[in-house]
Formats: sequence, C-alpha cells, structure tokens
Amino acid sequence: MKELYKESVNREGFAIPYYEIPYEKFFQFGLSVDCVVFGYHENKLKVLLIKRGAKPYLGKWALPGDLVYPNENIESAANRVLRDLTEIDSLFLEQTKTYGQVDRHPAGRVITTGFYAIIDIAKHDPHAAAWADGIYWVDADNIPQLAFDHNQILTDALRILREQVGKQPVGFELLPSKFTLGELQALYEGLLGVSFDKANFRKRMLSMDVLIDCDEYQKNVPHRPGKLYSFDLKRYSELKSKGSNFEI
Amino acid sequence: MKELYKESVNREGFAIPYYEIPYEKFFQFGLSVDCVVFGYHENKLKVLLIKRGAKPYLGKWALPGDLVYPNENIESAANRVLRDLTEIDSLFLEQTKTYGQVDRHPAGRVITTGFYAIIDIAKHDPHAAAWADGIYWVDADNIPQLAFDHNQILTDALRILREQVGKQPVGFELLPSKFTLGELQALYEGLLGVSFDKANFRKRMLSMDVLIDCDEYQKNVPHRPGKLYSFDLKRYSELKSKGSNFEI
DNA sequence: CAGATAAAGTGTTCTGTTGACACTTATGGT
DNA sequence: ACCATAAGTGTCAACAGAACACTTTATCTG
Repeated sequence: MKELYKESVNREGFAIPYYEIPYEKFFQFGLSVDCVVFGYHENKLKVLLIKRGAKPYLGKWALPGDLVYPNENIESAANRVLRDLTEIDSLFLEQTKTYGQVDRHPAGRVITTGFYAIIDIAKHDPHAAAWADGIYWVDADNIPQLAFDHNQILTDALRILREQVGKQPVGFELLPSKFTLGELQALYEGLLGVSFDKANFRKRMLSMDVLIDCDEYQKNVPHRPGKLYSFDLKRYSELKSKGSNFEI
Repeated sequence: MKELYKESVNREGFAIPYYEIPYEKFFQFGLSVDCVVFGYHENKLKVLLIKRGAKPYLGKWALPGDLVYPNENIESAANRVLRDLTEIDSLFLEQTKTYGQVDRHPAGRVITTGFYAIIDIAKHDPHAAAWADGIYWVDADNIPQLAFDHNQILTDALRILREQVGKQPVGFELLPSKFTLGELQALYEGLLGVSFDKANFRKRMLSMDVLIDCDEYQKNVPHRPGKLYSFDLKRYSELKSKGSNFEI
C-alpha cells in the first residue's frame, strides 16, 4: 500500500488517490448551497420556497439555492442567494449539513451545503431571483414535495433550528426591535410548537438579564398595553463569554 | 435578470449560472473528507493524527482524510478513511461542518467535509494507511499546528463532541462493554473537562434507566470492587423515541 | 357610562431536582 | 492490624419549575 502510494503523486508532487481512476475525475464535482429561510408571521413559522424555472424538476417546489462560483467562498454563496431574494444580509445564516449522495443530481455530481437563515417577514418582501419563477412563504408544518433531496435538507434545518432556538437568542431576529414579553412568548411557542405558562415565562426571561426595559408601552391595542423591551446583545455576549448559558 | 437566466440553460435544458463564466468551471471542485477520530485512554481524550507523506504540507501533522471518489457517497468516504486506519466501522461517525475557503488548498479548489468518530483505543491499534507516513494518538488539549485548516476542523469537532456528549450516549463507545459507574464518571469528566459529585452522578445515571445491572463485580482491584453495568441501547432507543431526553 | 373583552402583569404554593457533604462498606497492600 | 483507595448510601437545604388564582389597564359595544 505504501509503495503504491509513493507512485501516486502527480508531477508537482501532490498526493493523488491510488486507485485506477484518472486524476481529473476527482475534480469534477459541482458545489451548491441551499438556503432554508425561516420567517415568522401570525404565530406561524414559514419557510421560503421557490418554483423552479429550469430542469431538472422544472416547475417543482424547491429551496432557494445556487451553484457556488469557482472563486467564491461557500458562506458568500449562501449570502448571495439570500441577498438575491431578500436584499438583506441576514444576521443569522448558519451551516446545517452537507449532502452528497452520488445520484442526488441528474446533471452530474453536485454536492450541496445546507444553510438556515431567519428573517422578519414584515421587514422584507422577497422577490424571485433570476433563477426562480416564483417565490412563496409556505407553512413550515405543511411542506409540499420538493426537488432533489430538499425535503431532507429542510427537515434537518428545522430540527437544528429548534435545537438552537432554546440555546441562542435566535428568535429575536424575528421580532421588531422593541417587543412585549407576550410577543416574545408567542414567538417561542410558535417556533417550538409548545405553550408556556405566562407568569413563569416572564420570570425566566427577565431573570436572564438580557432584556432592556424601554420604558415605553404598546399603543392602540384593545387591551392593557404591554411594556416594550429590546434585546441586549452586548449584555448577552458578556454573559456568554463568562460561560453562563442562555436556556429557555 | 429573468431574461438573462432564460438564456442560461445548457443544451439539455439544465439550469446553469448566468454570469460569464464557462459552464465547466462550475464542475471543477474536488471534495475530500477529514476525520477527527477521538479516543480515550487513562482519563485523557486523544485525537488520531497522521504525518503527511506528500505535498502539500509534506511531513506535517494533519487529520486523516482523503478525496472522495467520483462514485462514492461522502459518508462512505469517511467510513473508508476510518476503516483504512482502524479496520473497524465506527458506530459513531458524524458530520461536523464543511469547509470551502477558496484558498484552502494550493492544488485547486478542494472542499472538505469534517467528520468525527469515537473509538476505544484499547480495542483498535491504528496503522498508517497508504496515504500517511505515520499515525499517532495525540492529547486533545495539546494539538500541534496542522496542515490546511485542520486546526479549525479539529476545534469545531471537539466543541461539537462536547455538545453532543451530554445529550447522546456517545461516551459508551469508549468504554468496555461492562464498566463501573466510577469508570463512566471518569470518562465524562475527561471528555467534558469538569468534575462531578460521585453520589449525584450515580443517582442521575441510574435514574435514567439505560444501564443494565450485570450482577458482576470488578476483580483484583486494591479497593472495594465496583458493580459492573452495561449500556442498554435498546432501552435507550425506546426512551428516545418516546421523547424523553437523555441529559447528563 | 356600564359592562364586556382581552391581554398585561403579580403573588403564592407545591413539588421535584441539584449540589454539598458526611458517612459506611469492601477489597488489596504493607 | 491497619492503611489506602475507591465503592456506595443517606440527608438536608436551596433552588427552579409547574400550576394556578388573582389584579390591572386598555379598548370596544351597547
């Protein structure tokens, strides 16, 4: 084996695989990114889907995604896809998993890296990018059949979102900068699909010491107005670096 | 943009990117896997490193890894690398992250997907595969400088291991099939770098109801022999599917 | 204006978990 | 016989979490 290996370097001395497959074949992979963009509206979690405008899976539902350019970093590509759709750079854009089944793409060997992002639906009106025929918000608990292995990618992203949402202040992205504790509670209930006791939820949130009391109240609501808070990112970072862990 | 796109399909009608870069350039990526293999010995967490036998980074420390074959799934490639080194199929081989900085490999655009595995050092004596000049167990808290971005990959894997170890019964892989609660505690302390109260640790472990009492005891130890337990994978799966969560 | 409605916001009790710690037990070594 | 070492147990106080009842403050409706 060792001997075999020593013959298996190319002319510049770089290691190449030692089976009888031409060197070039190892450099014919395509790489794409697929973004699972979560939004939140009326107590419901939504996902941004497109209608494909080209083969394969022409006209089918799919996650927004694109091939990575030869001189482009993966994260940059994911940001580009998101920016093409929403014209914003999301604060949360995290890698989920990478999918590379040999037969996942009919046009060749295409690896895809999944990302998930969270945006505030009210703030951004997404529009179809060049590579899509249409773009729609779809309920996260009612996803149609998607192209490629996108159902798997979406399912994984949803699981990862739910795992993270309790441990990182992910959710605050989905709220206006000033919000009531009731809105915050509804958000978490929507994301996690559970319900909390109001009194206990407030106590926990306020005791974590990452909310700034804005000393303002809601207006024009047909009930007692709630006090407005904002998220103290600086304080959160301080606590995080000191090792305290944020847990819902 | 839309118009531009509609011209941007190749002769079979597949979507191709719409910038002025030849189609072929999008399919010149290489894909590799890098495995962070954890082992545990004498209360210390170890990582399996190789000495590279070819350029680039000839003679430097690196993670074991290899290019993925054109007709090989990513997970299969990771399993192959591990099997080449240890002659076993690890029960735990999980994806961590994918790394694709444009300039991470001097020989071209190579994407790499990280994996982490856990094996029992006592059971498997690793040997250098064809693509390595040597293979060594190195203390996880004293890692030398590694080739490529392997230090980053290792750091991420270690963080992910520590996150998972409290939530999945990962650690049992590292112990003999029958073990004492003291050994289990030492393992978790080694992995997580903390120490637990003995009484409380036992209570928690036994209350989780995933340990089988073997009704046997240690032999030839210079102190009171501990009772032996084994991990009840079946019971664990049952509990998991019922939604109860295993937490250290 | 009176009452209904809706959600904000508070206080109290009960219970189970967690951490700290002291103690007893069993084995081999000297 | 005694020591060292680690196994294994019991208790108690403090805290965190769930459950629930209650008060407060706004708009809406007649």
